[in-house]
Amino acid sequence: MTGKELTDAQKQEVQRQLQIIKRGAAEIIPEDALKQKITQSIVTGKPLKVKLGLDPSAPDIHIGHTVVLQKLRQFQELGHEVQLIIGDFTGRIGDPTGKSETRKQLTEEDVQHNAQTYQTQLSKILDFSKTTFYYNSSWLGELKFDDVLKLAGKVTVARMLERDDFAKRYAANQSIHVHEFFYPLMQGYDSVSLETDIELGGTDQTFNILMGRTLQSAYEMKDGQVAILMPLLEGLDGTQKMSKSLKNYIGIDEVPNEIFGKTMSIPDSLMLKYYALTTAISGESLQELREGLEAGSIHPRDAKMKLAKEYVRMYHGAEAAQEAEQHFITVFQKRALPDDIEDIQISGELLEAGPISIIKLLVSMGLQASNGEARRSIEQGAVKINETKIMNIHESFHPQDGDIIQIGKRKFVKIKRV
RNA sequence: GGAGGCUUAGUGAAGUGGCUAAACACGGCAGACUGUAAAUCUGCUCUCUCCGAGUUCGGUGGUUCGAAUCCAUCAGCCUCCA
Repeated sequence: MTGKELTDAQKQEVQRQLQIIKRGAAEIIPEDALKQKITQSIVTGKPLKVKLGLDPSAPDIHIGHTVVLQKLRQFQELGHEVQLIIGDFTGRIGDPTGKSETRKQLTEEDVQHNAQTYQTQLSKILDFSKTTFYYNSSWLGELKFDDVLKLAGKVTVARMLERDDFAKRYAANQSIHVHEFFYPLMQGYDSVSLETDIELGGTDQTFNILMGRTLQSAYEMKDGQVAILMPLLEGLDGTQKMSKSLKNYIGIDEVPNEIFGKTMSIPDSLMLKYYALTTAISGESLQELREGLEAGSIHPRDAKMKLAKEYVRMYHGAEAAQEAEQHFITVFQKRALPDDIEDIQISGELLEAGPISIIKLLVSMGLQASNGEARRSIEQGAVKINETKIMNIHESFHPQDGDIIQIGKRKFVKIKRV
């Protein structure tokens, strides 16, 4: 540390930054090191380097990802800099989960394309004047086997097996491939290469991020990076972590009505967590909301609609937010047909061919996966054509341009001649 | 290098020669009730069909009137010994 005394203003600034950074974080390891780094940064005027790794194979950002992104944004607002790593090299392994084996190496074009997608989506949240993108292949790809041995020599197998996921798989007699051990090493080496001060991630990243800290000191950098771990956000099912593969996510690139609707279907119990971690709501407003909900002066549905609207506003703008809200009210509260039904292209031949079995029609339009599924939907009264419920599975129908087919509560389609 | 075990529908998991398209749970879809919340109740959930039929139980090849169930072989995974 510097020997100099801090001025009162500096002390205050340290406190202010600490407070903002700590908000919402599940864990900060170690906390006093964070304070030191902030202090140092204020004294020297040098921004901190805050790192986040991105998986190059799945470039669609969802609300779950935005938990860390919001935190990064806060760092930027405090004047710090963000290092975003496109893990094009680590992506060859994939973060070990036991599910995936060694992944296919993405082509150069894939990586470029995905990186581009990230940039577009991230620009909605981050300040790009304080953001730098890196590809970790640019240093990991340069290492010789010698270097790899040196890296692997820094860590013991016993330490590796402490990682929650490895420990569980080992105990459950599931396979662990040696190369999987390299994932945390590689991620940690990224921090060595970039001299990262702080790495952000979900709590499931604890091991990997601490590995960066270990490696930095092993490579004789003075003090290792600080881990800031954000809580994992449960998805629409309310229990499992939001993820694309579980299909319980709200993607920020989804159409406004989907974002709105999906948000409305999250369990009430998660609402405040969503507010706190994925919006820019102030501490005071959050407190008011919490109290209002507890006291019953705010209806949970209204609070959720506000959240849904806010998401659409953040990612598609105010006008879209207004429209999505209107759509929701029309379709689900008034149970009326929406006015912006998606068109489905139907060839002219089909329209002219005369009546067609409804089951065949639904399947041929891709609205149902199989005849059996289509039959089931009809039997259960889920299918409506032009607002008339179809009761008989044998019924035929002569589709016309502009006819509206509805399946269940939320699937609407309008026939469009091609 | 040696010995043994496991592999069943989206997932977990029963089933060890015919009564098994295959229990059960979860998930999924739909309906009722609602706030497209939760909870609850009901129905459906391999494919094609009016009955009924067809293709399934890691791959392949056998045995048998008949196999998810027995045998051989290949593959994947796991354990123990070295």
